[in-house]
Amino acid sequence: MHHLILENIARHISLDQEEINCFINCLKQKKVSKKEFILRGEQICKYINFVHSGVLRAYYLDKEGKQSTIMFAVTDWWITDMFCFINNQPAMLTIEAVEDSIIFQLSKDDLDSLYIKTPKFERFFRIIFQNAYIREQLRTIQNLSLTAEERYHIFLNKYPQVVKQVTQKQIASYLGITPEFLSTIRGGKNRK
Amino acid sequence: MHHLILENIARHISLDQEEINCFINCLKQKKVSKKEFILRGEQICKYINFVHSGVLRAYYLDKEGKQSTIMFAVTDWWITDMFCFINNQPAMLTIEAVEDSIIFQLSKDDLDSLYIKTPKFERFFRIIFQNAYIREQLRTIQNLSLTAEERYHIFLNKYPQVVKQVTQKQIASYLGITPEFLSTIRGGKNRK
DNA sequence: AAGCTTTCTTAAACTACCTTATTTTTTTCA
DNA sequence: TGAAAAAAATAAGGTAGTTTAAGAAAGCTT
Repeated sequence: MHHLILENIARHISLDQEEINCFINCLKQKKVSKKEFILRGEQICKYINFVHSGVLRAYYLDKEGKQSTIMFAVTDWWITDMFCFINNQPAMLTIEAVEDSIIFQLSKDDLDSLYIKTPKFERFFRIIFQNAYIREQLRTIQNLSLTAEERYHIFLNKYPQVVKQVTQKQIASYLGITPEFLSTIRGGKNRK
Repeated sequence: MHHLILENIARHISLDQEEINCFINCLKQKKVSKKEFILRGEQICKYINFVHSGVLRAYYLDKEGKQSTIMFAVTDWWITDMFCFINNQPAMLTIEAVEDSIIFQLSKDDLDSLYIKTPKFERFFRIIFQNAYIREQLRTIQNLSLTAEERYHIFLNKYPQVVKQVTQKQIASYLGITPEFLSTIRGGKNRK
């Protein structure tokens, strides 16, 4: 059951059996049904979540009710409201299952102990954050310099499996455009 | 001379004297004049840079010659083309001094050795990347959900010292709008 | 201080993208 | 399976932000 998350970790650091056991003891497995929330409203964000199967989506909800999708997380991804997780603050983001999913949750307290007891996890999350930062920075470049249509095609190429699992409305909110406009972008091109 | 960078590091980890010496030996001090480039074109990005004094700016330059400013770095900030630094690839970003500046450069090789010799640096950069990721993600939310005018005012509040040191054109390219439109935003409001 | 270059301002015409509304298609779940 | 709900398509009219252009102001260089 833990093979996916252990492989994910083994991609960057090597743990011995005791470290593996200690790590696994920190994990809470959770089943989430489609449309169920694992974080919402002003809740404190207690966990960082690894997606074992399914798809989750994190989005910001503004006062007018408009959603801006921050990220989709499919199998093998980590997802949380990072700011609120790190600072133990009420969440800014909502995290919702797009499909029935199985996740492993790691609490802030357990992660802090892990950093002390097994400093290799500092390295692991250093690499995870480094990659997350690079991805997010690339997204900023694209948001600043490309049109919606260009961003859409990049999204299609970069996350082909996500495209199959989420609605057009959700993709639009990731691209920062309305579903109507995404529809015209798509309609204009490859009609089948 | 190294007090600023050492304080920057001491904010997250404690080093003993030997570790400090070892770290300082890795640093290359460099003076950069206004408008001088520390990274451009297809150059390999060899260094991560700490700004001791002055201001640097990193931007993406597209085929049409349009600049998109990724970040400004003032005193006490770290700046590099992270993707290319990590992967030893030709740079996507240009980094230019906005004012005469003094920086400390740490090479990829030295950083990799530091991670091994003094694993506390894994923790240090884990925290640096974590914060960078959170900042960049917040910027994405704002790019997706706010108007240019709202983003401009947030920028003013968040980086008041940067505002004084860079041109309006550079701020516009950070916000993802034209200098002309920034001018009308500013003109509309607080005329003095 | 003069001249050159770059930045800033203003304004009019233009475009990418939004809003609102209606219809069609797909999904949900009793 | 069939009714209700949600998502997608289409279209008309509107707005935030762009483009182009030209003049005014500020920053560099000699």
